[in-house]
Amino acid sequence: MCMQGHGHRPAGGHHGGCGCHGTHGELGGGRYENLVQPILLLLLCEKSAHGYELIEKMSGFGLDFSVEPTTVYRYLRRFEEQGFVTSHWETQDAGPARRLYEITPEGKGYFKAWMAVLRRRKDLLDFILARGEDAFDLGK
Amino acid sequence: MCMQGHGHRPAGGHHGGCGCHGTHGELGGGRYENLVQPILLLLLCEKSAHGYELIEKMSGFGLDFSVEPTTVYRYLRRFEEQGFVTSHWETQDAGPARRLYEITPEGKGYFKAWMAVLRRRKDLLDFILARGEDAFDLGK
DNA sequence: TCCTATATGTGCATATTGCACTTATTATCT
DNA sequence: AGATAATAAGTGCAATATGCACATATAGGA
Repeated sequence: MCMQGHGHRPAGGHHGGCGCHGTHGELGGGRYENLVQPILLLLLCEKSAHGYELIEKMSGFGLDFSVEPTTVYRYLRRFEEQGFVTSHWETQDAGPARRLYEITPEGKGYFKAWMAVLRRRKDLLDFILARGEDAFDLGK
Repeated sequence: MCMQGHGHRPAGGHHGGCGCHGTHGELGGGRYENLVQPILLLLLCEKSAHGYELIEKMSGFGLDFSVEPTTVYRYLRRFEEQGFVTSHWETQDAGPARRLYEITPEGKGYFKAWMAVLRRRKDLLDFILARGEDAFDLGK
């Protein structure tokens, strides 16, 4: 199940979070719960792109958190290290040089694995929400 | 929207994650994406309990990740600092003393706010999953 | 006595992320 | 010409979160 060959924990799956205390605000604020990763992979599955373009697409994605450019560029470089994308510099006629990222077959496989995780995550959310609504219907 | 009065970022919402590299494995492994928090609040809305009991209940929750006791105890103490729960020691006839946690009205409000976040998060997951399935149906 | 289950914690290393700042090219406005 | 903004990609650091090893304490059973 681990795509990188360095697993140690029994079952891995979800992750986390903030806790809304300390220096950043909002409920569950400040962290992406790793959704930036699958979103980037999805966009790259749909079409090769450079970082700035991906940031713009994500901004219009209906996310209720802002996407830090830093985070996007960092994930892209990491994906390349891991073999999930390849990149090469594009010297355009206009504007600064940019790095075009293309997804690899491994990257597509990685995204598929991510989808399985997201499906489980969604089921868990459904379960918590249903049970939470029950708790408020009955008691109080 | 921020329940604690120390907000700073414009919109907060989701959070994150692992990246599956470094010392822990599995896809999206090792992080709870903060779901431990709403689950604990849910369980405490349903019934007052002590930490060990909550850990056991979470283990049978259908989670595909293991819950670190440390994390649970830490969140409970934090919740108390934030006024979302109250606690008092229970000296039982048998076994070591334990701390019984009870949710406060503020805690219930906090859980309701969490539910709203989880609903948005779920919608986002639906959107990503649908688009991801499209990407694989059409291309390849 | 030693082991196990119950019950709650501390401390540290590592991972993630927000944020401020840097570098560079080109287009537009005054 | 000079200033400013948009495009494009980063670096570095501090704050935060979490896994993991370990510590502590009570009580029951082999």
